[in-house]
Amino acid sequence: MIKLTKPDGSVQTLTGGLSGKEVVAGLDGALKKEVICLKVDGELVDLSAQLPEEAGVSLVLRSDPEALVILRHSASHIMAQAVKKIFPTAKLAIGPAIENGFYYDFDLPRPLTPEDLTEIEAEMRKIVKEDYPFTCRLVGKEEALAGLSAAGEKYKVELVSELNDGEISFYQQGEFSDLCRGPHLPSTRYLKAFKLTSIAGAYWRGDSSREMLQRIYGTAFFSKEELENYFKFMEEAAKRDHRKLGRELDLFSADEQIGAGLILWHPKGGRIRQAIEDFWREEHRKNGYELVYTPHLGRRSLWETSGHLGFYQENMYSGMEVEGQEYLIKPMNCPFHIAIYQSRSRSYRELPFRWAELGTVYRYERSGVLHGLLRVRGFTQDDAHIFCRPDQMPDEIDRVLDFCLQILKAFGFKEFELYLATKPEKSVGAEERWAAATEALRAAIEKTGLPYKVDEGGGAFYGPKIDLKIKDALGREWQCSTIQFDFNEPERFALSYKGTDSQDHQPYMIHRALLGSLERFFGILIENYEGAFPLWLAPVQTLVLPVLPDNLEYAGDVYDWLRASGIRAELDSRNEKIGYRIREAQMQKVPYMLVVGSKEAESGLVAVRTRKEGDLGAWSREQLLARMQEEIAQKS
RNA sequence: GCCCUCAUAGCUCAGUAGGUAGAGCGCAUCCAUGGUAAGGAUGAGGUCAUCAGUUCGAUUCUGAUUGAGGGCUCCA
Repeated sequence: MIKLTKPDGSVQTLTGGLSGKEVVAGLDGALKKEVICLKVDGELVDLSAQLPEEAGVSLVLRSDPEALVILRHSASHIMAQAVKKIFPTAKLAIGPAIENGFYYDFDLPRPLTPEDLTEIEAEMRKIVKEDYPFTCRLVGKEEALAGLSAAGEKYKVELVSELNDGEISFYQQGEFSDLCRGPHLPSTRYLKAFKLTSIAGAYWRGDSSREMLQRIYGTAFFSKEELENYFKFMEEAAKRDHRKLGRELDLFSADEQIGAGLILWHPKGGRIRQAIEDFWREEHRKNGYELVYTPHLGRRSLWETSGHLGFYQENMYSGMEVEGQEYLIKPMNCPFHIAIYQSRSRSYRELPFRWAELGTVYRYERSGVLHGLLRVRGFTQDDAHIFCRPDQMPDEIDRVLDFCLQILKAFGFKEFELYLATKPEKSVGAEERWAAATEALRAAIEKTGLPYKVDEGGGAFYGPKIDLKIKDALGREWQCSTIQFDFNEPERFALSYKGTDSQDHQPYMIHRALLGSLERFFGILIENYEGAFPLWLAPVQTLVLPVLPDNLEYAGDVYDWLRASGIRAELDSRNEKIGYRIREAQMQKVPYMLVVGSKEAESGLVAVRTRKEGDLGAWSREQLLARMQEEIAQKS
């Protein structure tokens, strides 16, 4: 007996032994067309499959998220078929569905060009039109290997030889057959809306010591409309690109002469950074942190003791020699904070220490990974280290996680995703410490009530951690914050405090960064706000615009008064028409524009125009200031 | 680091089938005195990323370097 659960919740009982197609044939017309495949006892199955005698079956419709994955997976097969037709000697690697589409990796006789993509797309359209059914064929392992070897498909041979199943499934559409777990669309005709998007290099199995293959990326949807929406989303993201906005709004730049991945903060970017830093310092003071300052380099022996020369050397810049001693630029701040700890003996009465620093570090990042502000070689971490006793540890974790969320919320981020990374195979530190620390992290996460995932074995070798991701205005996720235990450095530096028993004890050490790096966080903010910063961050909070040069004196008055009131104001006294200057201010995303002409000079008022609402008419200065101060305080 | 693509004025880009370059915006000067998203005229700006090679001649062809973009690997 087969129990078929329909989308409306009704259950139909069918005799066993039917094929998927026969099940679908019994449905009414409109629904029939919507079915992509079946779910049999929770497993996705093609319509072509034979169902067992006893099973619970449900339909996977076009509108289901699983259907989109299947569509894209099938699209990658159709693309592979097209590529094989154009390049008969192409060797196939892998071709999965991914978050926003699909890709397939090929070993090809020559590099692909964008024109090739057009040709491949045309070939794909032919295949779609032919309406080939996808059929599944089970083959013994030996036979599969023999067939693939004969075809010269060396990557597929490698994949099959690692499979344990006796029977290997192949999917065929038209003349094309590919090793695949499935499931697939009923036929190629279902692929209506697709586009190949880019060509890239990719290592076979992601291993940089192995062959470099050519990857073709594409995306597919069930409707043309959804495909268009996807490209609109991509355009929207491109408009927010922080590199483009950074230049247009004169926020930052990088200079070839200075070097890749080294950022110049322009005055306007500097104002935003100051606003962020001022807020950050104030909050840290309120939350029981002390601010410390440490040097940018330290002797080789420091990095030997800390262990960085062992496990982090490939990210560190080579040293410089000073009077026979080698010095290295810091990639992290922790050894310096530890040195402060060790500057005198410590008692249990003093703990916890919460020491924070906006510490600028330099890390060697391979040239290929650099990206605007998001991946750089020199950056300032909003770093802090907490040293505490075991009995204080759970409470400290609670505090730091709450603090972290509070800070991120101030920047308008509302959605968070947490990841708890646990002990990896290779690790240092006592078992009980790992257990207690991991438990404290888990408990702290659960108290927040936020969704979280456990990344088993994903912790650093020296301790478990929480990584926190934020979602931006476009729904994209970014990782900024991290809260990490360190069982390595306290051991290596032999950190201790005197306990009540007058014995030495090892403190817990916790690294944490909330914004991550100021550069990266700035990049994320630019994209999140599309350069239209809220008033508290806006580099120019208000721009005073005299209508005519005659109004300059009164405009200067207003401008001086704003500055004296603590507002970041500027005066645009250029001899341009008012419309022109308003247009420019609007494009520079200035939140408040104050138009002052003869009328305002006489009345002592200001004509207020906001970036969002346009012309608000004449306001008194006090009224305006009150509104702005309120907006600044609200960080809205 | 690896694969692919790219580098022309401050920005966005055209162009030269090898004979040293152009537009729009921006900038400067002048005219215009203009009330909520572009007033007009004139002008200045380029060793065509850098260094080699081929050539009578290279911005154009070739190679290397640097930087940038999209990926892979890695990460704040």
